[in-house]
Amino acid sequence: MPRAKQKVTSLQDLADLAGVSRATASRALSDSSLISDKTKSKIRSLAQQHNYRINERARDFRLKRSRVISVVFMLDNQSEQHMSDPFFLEMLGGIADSLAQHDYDLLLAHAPIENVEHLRDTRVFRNADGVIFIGQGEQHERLNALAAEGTPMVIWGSKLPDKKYCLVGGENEHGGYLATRHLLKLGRRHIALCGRIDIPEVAKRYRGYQRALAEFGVAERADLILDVPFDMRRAQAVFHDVLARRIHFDAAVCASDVMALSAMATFSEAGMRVPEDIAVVGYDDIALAAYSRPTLTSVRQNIRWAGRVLVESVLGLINGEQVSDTRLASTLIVRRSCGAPPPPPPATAL
Amino acid sequence: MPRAKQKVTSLQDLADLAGVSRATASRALSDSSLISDKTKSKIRSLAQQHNYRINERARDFRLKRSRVISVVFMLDNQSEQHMSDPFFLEMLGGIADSLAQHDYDLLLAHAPIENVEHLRDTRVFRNADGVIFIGQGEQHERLNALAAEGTPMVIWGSKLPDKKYCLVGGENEHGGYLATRHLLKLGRRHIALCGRIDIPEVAKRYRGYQRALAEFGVAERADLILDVPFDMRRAQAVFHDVLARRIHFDAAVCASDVMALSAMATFSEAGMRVPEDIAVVGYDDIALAAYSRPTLTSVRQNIRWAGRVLVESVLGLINGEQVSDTRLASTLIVRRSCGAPPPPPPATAL
DNA sequence: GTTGTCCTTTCAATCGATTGCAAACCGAGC
DNA sequence: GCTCGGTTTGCAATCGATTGAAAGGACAAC
Repeated sequence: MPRAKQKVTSLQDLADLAGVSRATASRALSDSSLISDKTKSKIRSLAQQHNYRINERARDFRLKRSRVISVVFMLDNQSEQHMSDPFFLEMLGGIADSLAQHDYDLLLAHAPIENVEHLRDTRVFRNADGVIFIGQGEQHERLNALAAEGTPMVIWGSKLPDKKYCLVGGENEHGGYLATRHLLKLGRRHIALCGRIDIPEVAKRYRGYQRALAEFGVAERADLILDVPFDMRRAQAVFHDVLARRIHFDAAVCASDVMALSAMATFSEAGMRVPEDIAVVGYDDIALAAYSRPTLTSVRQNIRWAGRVLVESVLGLINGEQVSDTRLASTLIVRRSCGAPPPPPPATAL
Repeated sequence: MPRAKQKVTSLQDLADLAGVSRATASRALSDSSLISDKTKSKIRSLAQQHNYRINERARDFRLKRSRVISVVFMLDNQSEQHMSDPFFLEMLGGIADSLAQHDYDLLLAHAPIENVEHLRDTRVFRNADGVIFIGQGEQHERLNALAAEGTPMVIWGSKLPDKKYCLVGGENEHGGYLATRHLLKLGRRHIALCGRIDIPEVAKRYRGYQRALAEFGVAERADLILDVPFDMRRAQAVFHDVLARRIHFDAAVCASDVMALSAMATFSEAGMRVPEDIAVVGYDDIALAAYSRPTLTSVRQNIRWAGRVLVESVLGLINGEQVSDTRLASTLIVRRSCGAPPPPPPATAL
């Protein structure tokens, strides 16, 4: 029968109760081999009875760690909707779950895409044991500089020359290839690539796009490489502009599902039929993609799993392990409506 | 010219450098009135020169605070996609920005909708100065119990009798009313209400729905109150089932935009025309709503602002202030397509 | 009885800050 | 020169843990 409980808040209280010293209590709870089993179990059961929980912040302070991982989302600089893409949430969810499993906290931050280096002197870096970046933006060099300072750091992005940081990413080249080949197989020959190719991940997809075109013997058209930002509002402006300039194309590979949805909306509003006149393929396969009309064909990245890998990588770095880059598979999810009526018969050139 | 910099990491180092004691250095940096201006400026400039930054965790530890706020998302218990609704991200973004402004960290957690009380002994409560809950789920009583323990706590939800916690919420009754009235004005008379009315917020909207029906002299039909979960996949299952049971209705008020989109997808897949056969109104006005085909009419809540209010409320509680509940305005955002062709002429009964 | 060994427990320093109280300093007035 | 007031600064305890080194205790061997 548990005795009348009074507040047992510190290790000292617990030690007093057990008639031992603070040191012994500490060691008993951390299962040190220096302590006899008898003492251990006595102290443990007392702790249980009095509902004692260690003060983690005090322990972390003593051990000079924080058990906090910062998660930084790289944002397009002018976007007003800071992070409206479900992709982010999915990723964040995966990261949060995984961190929680390892008893780590999460410090959420977002950096303007132009300059991450100022983060060095903010709580994002100073208060955290490690940092996860979602996206490289156009800051490869700056990220290198940050990584050189020694804080464990993992980045979701695409491999670049001279990379000094640990990287986790999708098969972007392959993803771009799959998306483009899908459209080519449907007979499309005038395929736009939508995205900002200054962003490394998109650049890789562009390479896949080129490879697919080459395989099918289709010449690349410079006017079909559209510089579309991730921000929905501004993306739509670009699509409007493209339509206004009467550029002719019959398909589009988009850098995200949100971008694809906004393309579809703009096109159909302008009186074009999707996918008959313009077929669209997205990227990420967010949950909503399946519920759009027409449903969206998309390149799936397992985002939740990516979150887990990111966490495991950064924790590995914290523990001083050698952590190598990870590349996660991308697969094409084809939904019927996009593929329904191919205008010309598929000209197999493969 | 700054002298050769050696590591100045602790207050002690800085004090040594200035030839004063740790105490004086601490007071100088915190602008205590006990310290002379001369000493203050000397110490400050030294700190600057040597790039000294206070160790916030040590300070927080000393001051017995954590500068962490936990954010708990209440989730539908069986949903596999943990948090796929953009609404969450929007809200989270608002909260994160606002917390950052106040120099607080954010601990992200999600609770199974069935039992939040176990959080009491987790880091969610023990490591944080305050907690923000997004949604009440069906746990009014348990939240009351938690609030009674004294941790500052704010909840996004709807006012309930015997509420003991601080609350921020939207005008749910009004929102439900607006959505329903909109459809009634378009001449619809068989309007389904989609959502789980055991959830307090949805219950309030249901009341608004009833009020609107009454105003138009339309009798409520029990078979049109559909128990639809927020989870997209399961929502779709319910919609399929409803169609299979051949329940007749010509409009639907949904508890979220995601739910509305999934309804639209299901209906149009089943061969019904949206909005001609079934008009749909959503809730939240997420960014994607504007880009769906047909575009979605929705009840807007200013979610980012809500995030800010939540943060300010919980910080107020932490500072011992008297914080009252807040109710944020809801407005109806009408997008053309839903309102285009009303089957019967609007029978004005108002 | 003394000594040595091994196992268990305690002592005390430490992490980096804050803060009540005591001490030092300084100029002025007597 | 001494004391008094007021302003500045320093001492030392404190927050709640961890941990290396030293001390204590039990037991066996000599």
